[in-house]
Amino acid sequence: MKEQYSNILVEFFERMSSWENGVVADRDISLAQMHLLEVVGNHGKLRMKELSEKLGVTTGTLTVMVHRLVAKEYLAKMKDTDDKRSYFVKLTKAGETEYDNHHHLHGHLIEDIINTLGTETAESFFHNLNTVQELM
Amino acid sequence: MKEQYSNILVEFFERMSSWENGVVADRDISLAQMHLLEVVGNHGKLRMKELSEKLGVTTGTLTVMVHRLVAKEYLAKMKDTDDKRSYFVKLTKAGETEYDNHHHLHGHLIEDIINTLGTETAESFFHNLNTVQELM
DNA sequence: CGTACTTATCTTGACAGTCAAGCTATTTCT
DNA sequence: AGAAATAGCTTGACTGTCAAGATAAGTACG
Repeated sequence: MKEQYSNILVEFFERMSSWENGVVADRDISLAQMHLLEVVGNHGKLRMKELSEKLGVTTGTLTVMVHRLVAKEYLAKMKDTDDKRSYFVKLTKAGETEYDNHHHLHGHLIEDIINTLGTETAESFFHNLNTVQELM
Repeated sequence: MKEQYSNILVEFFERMSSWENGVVADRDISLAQMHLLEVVGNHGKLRMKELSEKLGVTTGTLTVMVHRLVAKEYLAKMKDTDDKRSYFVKLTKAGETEYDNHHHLHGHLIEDIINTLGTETAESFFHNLNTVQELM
């Protein structure tokens, strides 16, 4: 039984992984890049350092990723006038479009889940999901 | 609320991602490699083609990954005597040790979840997790 | 049987993501 | 002012990934 739960968990993770990869593959963008856009979209505007911490990557990694997204015109990078070592990153219009788009797909998925489980069950499911997340 | 569920789902995915990366980082192995070992461990012995399908990667990708794991002596690759184009891959003793080890960590996590949610709730949680997985 | 098609795998070339280590420019602390 | 800390960048190395093309072996069909 513990065995079975373990499999369900792993299977869930993989499905979600490929779901995310799938919805992103149609756009001209990778999952890691979409994730970056998501974090920036959720926070409005942030420094490279802050962003690297939220993404869990080094600033060196981030420098390159941001470059690519700036080249694709999904991101804008501006100097911070207060701290001259620092930069701010934010979404461009095109970046926001990508962000909204992805957001909608998540919304649809959530709707499907609610419709399938029912409002009550969905409520407790997400509650438990949140609890479990904190255990990891 | 749909918004909130969406965030929980994404947050869960990221936590699990970094949990998996974390438990694997101590070993001399990547997450993708551990995943490969897991699939081989679950199936005993399989052909390159079968494995590539289960992992969702091309055979070209797999060739390289398997090479590295053979070099690390976690995997063994043997010719199929029936179909001479084909190979079988299976875990070595060391590979099994890694597999078991990882398996135990999953087991502990599941125990934590059961202890935190309670048997009943855990039961329905995993049931729902499985249902949701099928929607993706 | 022999030719053509299919299948299993490998190789190569190109790129993204990743880190560690080391560098520069700035800021902060004493 | 000088030293230490911080933000970001660059480089070098490695993994994961694919597409395209090559090879070798199995299969189907006349």
